[in-house]
Amino acid sequence: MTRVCEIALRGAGGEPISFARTVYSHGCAHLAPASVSSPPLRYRRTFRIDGRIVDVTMRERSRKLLVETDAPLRRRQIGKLEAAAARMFRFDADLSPFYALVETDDTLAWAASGAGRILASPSVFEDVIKTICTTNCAWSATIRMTQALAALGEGAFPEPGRLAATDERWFGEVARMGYRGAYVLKIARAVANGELDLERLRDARRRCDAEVEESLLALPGIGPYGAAHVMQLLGRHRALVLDSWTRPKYLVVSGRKRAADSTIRRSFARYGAYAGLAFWLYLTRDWVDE
DNA sequence: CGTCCAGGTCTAC
DNA sequence: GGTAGACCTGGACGC
Repeated sequence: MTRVCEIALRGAGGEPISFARTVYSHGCAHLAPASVSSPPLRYRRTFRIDGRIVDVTMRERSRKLLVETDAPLRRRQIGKLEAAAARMFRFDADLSPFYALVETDDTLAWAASGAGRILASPSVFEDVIKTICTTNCAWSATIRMTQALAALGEGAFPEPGRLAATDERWFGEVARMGYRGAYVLKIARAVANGELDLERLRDARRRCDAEVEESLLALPGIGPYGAAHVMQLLGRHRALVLDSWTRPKYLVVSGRKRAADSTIRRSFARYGAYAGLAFWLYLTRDWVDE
């Protein structure tokens, strides 16, 4: 593997980013076209860059993210890879306010040393589609669907245009998406023909959470759970992702017998704009604890 | 074999 | 605005 670039593992506020404590969430890192190995921790993923399939490995060395591939890349293409890595680790986000908040916290002080990066997909489009693939089905089905999508993209996640140009029968007969197929196809077509710009949800300092949530809820197949999940990946960490995995997991971690959603929300309300992130870290601590 | 349900959402009241 | 029922699929169950 040839090193193509290295990026300091620091957030926008200069805060450290712990590669080992970068967690994935429902829809992204551990699913095709990506894989995580540990140890040593390595994150592998297949990209399509200028039409070419490129296998990439990401790992940490001396507080830097090494992005490596054997594929010969032009400078501009390396730039695209860097941009993808930046989106995945959200280097543009400043988590230092969150760290200041949990520094003295009983349950989350451990996170202040660089945890809290939730690995996103290179595109919001991919995050949205994958999130739909997590709804109302077993985890094995989610993996099957996303693997089918990656196969369609020859290893990389298919671009909107590719999905839009795919016969609707493929979604049912090959990807076995059931009723989700129509949602995915509809979103892909809207993005491909330009009437929907999901990537714009990323920048938008001017956009408030409520606006982004509204845009996400307007998408077919995205409801309260899906919107909350995608918003985490957009760095909007207030909303808690409440679903049939997080609810029972919360009971296990907290030792409670039962807890209504409102109760869970209340107990994380003290984290304010980071309540959803605090909740996710609380639930996934056993993923990163060495 | 039928029923239930899994990391929910939509539609119709 | 809140709440049933339906919804693709395919494992995990009970009978």
